Amino acid sequence: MTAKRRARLYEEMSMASRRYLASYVLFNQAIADHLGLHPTDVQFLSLLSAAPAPPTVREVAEMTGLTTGSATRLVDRLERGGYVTRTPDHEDRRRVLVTPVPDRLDRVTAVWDDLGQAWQTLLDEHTDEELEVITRHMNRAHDLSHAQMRRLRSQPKPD
Amino acid sequence: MTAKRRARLYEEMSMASRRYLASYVLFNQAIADHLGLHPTDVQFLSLLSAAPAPPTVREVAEMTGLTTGSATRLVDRLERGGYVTRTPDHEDRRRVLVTPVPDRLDRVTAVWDDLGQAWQTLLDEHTDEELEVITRHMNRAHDLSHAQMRRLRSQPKPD
DNA sequence: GCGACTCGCTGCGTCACGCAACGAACTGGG
DNA sequence: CCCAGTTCGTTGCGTGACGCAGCGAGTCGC
Repeated sequence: MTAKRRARLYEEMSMASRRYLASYVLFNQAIADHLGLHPTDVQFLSLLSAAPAPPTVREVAEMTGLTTGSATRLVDRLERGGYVTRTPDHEDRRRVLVTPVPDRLDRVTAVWDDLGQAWQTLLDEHTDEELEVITRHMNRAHDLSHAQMRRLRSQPKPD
Repeated sequence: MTAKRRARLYEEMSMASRRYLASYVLFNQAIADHLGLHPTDVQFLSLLSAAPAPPTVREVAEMTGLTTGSATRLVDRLERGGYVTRTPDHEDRRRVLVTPVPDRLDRVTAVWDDLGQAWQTLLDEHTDEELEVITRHMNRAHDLSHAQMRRLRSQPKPD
């Protein structure tokens, strides 16, 4: 009986996560439309605002799953829009660091935070322990999906 | 002090969810590459496999955030690939129902489930209560983001 | 100082997408 | 019964994000 309950929990969670992830994709698109950007751009800006240091163009490519060529184009768009600037790396003059422009970036996170305020009330409903549970789960899922991606890439394609 | 701890939990969760969502986007791309499909296609197939009934083309558009024109093209691709079939709706002969092809769809969910096995071990580490907490959070976040999207669309663009 | 490598950039072709207009099918009022 | 008005999915068209391959510039090792 407890196994049956367990199975139901798995099923519910599977459905919940699909809807959750789908709503994120749609939400990301909505923000992009709102700011006149592309979903990829918003996705990257979200990551950039959380990055510990300005990434190189190559790292931008890895973060977004694009090729370096497309990453160059991505940075072109964002630079033209004033969201980032290109800074030469003095350590290695081949490299170009992508530096966020705080003012401009705030306009993006403002949309995020406008939602964030409603988010806050959602988070307030959780206890500390619950937050830790959710955070831990997301971190593990993140690690796992990276491991799986490496596996997937090393496998032959079914076509 | 407890407020400080609370703030740290928020911050950690914010970071975790960004990474989590980013890894989902990358993972979705990896699956798409692996199957020779597009991220949008995989995204939609995931939703289709969880849908209670075959959606119309219009509903496909709403699920994915595309226009009806692009949804037609999406269905074209998937039909050509043998993932879905078009079924006329006898209630309203203008409508076209998009019906999944179970065999073909299994090949997609197989990749999901191959990951799912590793996922299973991740889920096994959680207690029933923890699973409920996570599921509830995802459901609320889903509802919230839909509400926010409606608000965002009704707002004027900052340009 | 010379080859091998890595960095980011750039033509080029492909194709997903939004837009707008279209025919077909449904709906309602006269 | 019929004739606007609406809604359905489809389709031509233009735009632009993307992958690919090749490039000069900079770095590293023998």
